[in-house]
Amino acid sequence: MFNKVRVRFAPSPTGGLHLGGVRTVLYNYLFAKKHGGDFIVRVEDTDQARFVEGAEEYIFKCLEWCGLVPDESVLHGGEYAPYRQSERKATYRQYAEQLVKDGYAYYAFDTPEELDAMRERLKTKGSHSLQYDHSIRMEMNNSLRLLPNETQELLDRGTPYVIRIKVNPNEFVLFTDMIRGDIEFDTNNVDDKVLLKADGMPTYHLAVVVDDYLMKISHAFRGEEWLPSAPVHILLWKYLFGLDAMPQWAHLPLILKPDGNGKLSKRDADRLGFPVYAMDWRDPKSSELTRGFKEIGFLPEAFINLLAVLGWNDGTEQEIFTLDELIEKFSIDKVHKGGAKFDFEKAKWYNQEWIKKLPVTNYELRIKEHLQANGILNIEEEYLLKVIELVKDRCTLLNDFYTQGAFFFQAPPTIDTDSVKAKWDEKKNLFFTELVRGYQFTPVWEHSELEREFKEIASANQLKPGELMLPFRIMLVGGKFGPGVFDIASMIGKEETIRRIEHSLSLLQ
RNA sequence: GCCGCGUUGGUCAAGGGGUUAAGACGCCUCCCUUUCACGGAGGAAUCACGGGUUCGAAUCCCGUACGUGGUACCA
Repeated sequence: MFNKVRVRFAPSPTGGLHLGGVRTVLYNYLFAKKHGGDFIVRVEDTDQARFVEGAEEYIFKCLEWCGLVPDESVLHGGEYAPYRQSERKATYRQYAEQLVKDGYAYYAFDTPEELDAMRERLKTKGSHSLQYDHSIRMEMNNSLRLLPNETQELLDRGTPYVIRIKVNPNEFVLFTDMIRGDIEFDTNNVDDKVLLKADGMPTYHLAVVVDDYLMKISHAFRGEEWLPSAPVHILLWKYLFGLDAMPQWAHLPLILKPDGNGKLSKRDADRLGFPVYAMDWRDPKSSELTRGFKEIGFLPEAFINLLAVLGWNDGTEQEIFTLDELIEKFSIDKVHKGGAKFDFEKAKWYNQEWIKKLPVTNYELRIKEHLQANGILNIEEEYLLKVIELVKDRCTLLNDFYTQGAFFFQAPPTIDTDSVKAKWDEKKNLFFTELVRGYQFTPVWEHSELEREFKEIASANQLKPGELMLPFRIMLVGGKFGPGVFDIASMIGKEETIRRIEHSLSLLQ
C-alpha cells in the first residue's frame, strides 16, 4: 500500500508571483490530481526582512485565477495547520536542538563581520571555496571548537548564535531525482549551512525538511536552483527522520529569458515589454505597478496551457490542453531537463487559440471590462456578442477587442484619409454623396441589401466597387482593418453610417 | 575559482542504435479575401565540438566548449 500523494507549493510572500512559480504550482497540482493526492500551499515567510505586505493574499488570488485550488493552505485550512512557517517557529527550534544534541549540528557565535573577515582571509589565501565548512569550522567561534563550558557561558550570557549543520567530509550524498536521475554530491563541497537563524527563525533548509515531514509530503517539486542545496536537505532527512520517510525529489528546469541567457526576471519583462507575473502586482513600498498576464488580456486557460508545455509535452502533436486533459496526460518523466527560453509570441498564440476555442460567454465580461476601461460605456449585451463574433479571429489578447472593435461603439477618433486622398477624385466624391442619398431610403438595413445598393450606384457612376470599398471602410472604421464593411455598416445602423460618410467627405474636401 | 545541472532549426520541441530528423510559434513566398485577420499550400536544421563503442549514433561512453544554477543568518 502506497502512501497518499501529497505535494506542496511553498512560496515566500515577497512580491509578484512569477511565471516559473506558477508553473511549479501547476506541475505540483497536476501530479497531485493525477494521483488522487493533495495539493498543499505552505507559506514560507521565515525571512522577516523580506516580508511584503499583501503578497500572501496576492499569491492566493493568482492561484484562484489560474483555477489551481489548494486542498490545504492558510486559506483553505487542513489538519496540518498552521501552514504559515512563521507560526510554526517553536517547532523548528526543537528539531535544531535535537540535531545539536545528536552531534549533527552546532552552535555558531560568529558575527557577520567575522564571517566577512573569514571569507576575506580565504580569498587572499587563494582558496577554492569561501564556504563555512569542515575545513574552516575549527577556526571559528562555535561550539565545536569551544569547550563545553565556554559554549554554555556564551549561551547563558545571551550571545546571539545560529545553529549550523555539521557536514562530515569525505562522504557521498546520493539521491534519485525524478527528472534527472541519479545525482551525486561530494560532501567535501557542501558547507555547514545555517539551520536556525539568530532571530530564532529557521532557514529554508531546516523548515522545508521539518515541514515536509510533518505534513507528510510524498513528492517535492521545486526549481532547479535548489539542486545545489539538495545534499543539505538529504542529510537533514537522514539525521532527523530517516531516508525512508523522505519525499521523492523533482527539480524542475528553469524558464529562461528569450534573448541572451539566464533566468527570466521581472527586469527582462520590463525591458522586453511583456509580463512575467500572473497578475498585476503593486509594490506597497514604491507603489510601482508591474503588469500581469491576466490584466494584459490573457485567459487563464491559455496561461496554464502555455506554462504546462514550457518544459513538458505528452509526446504527441497535441498543443492545446484543458486543465483536465493536463491532469490526465501529465507525467513527470516527460518533463525536460534543460531550461526553456520564454517566447512571448508563442504565448500570444496560445491565447488566440483559447479565444477561438472557448465559448464567448466565458470571457465576454472581461472584454466588456476592457472596453469600459477605455471609455466605452453603455454596452448592450446582444450587440457586444455580435461584435465579439465578428472580430475574435483577429484578437490575440483580450484588450485587442478594444482596438479591433471600438468603431462598433463609437466613431473612429481619427480617419486615415491619407490612404484615400491619393486616388480621390470628384467621381468618387459624387458616388458617396449619392450613396448617402440612397442609403437614406434603404428599406431593409441589412448586409446584402446594402451591398446590392452600393454596387448599383457604383456601376451607375461607372466605378468599380473595388476602388470604393477601401474608402468606404476607412470612413466607417478609420483605417484598413476590421471585418466586412457591409457587416459593419449593418451593425452600426443607418444614421451612424451616414454620419460617418458625411464626416469623412467633409475631411476630404 | 569551486561544485551541480544542461546542450536537436531564431524559439518551443518529437525522437532513447538503422527515420527523407515529426509538429508548433515566428519569418519568407503563394492561394483565398475588392481591408486586416482567419484558413490553406510551400520554403529554410545533419542534431555544440572532438574522440571512442558499433556493421551502423542525434540516440551509448569519455573528454572539450558553451550555457545555466548555486556558492547568504534569501527563498
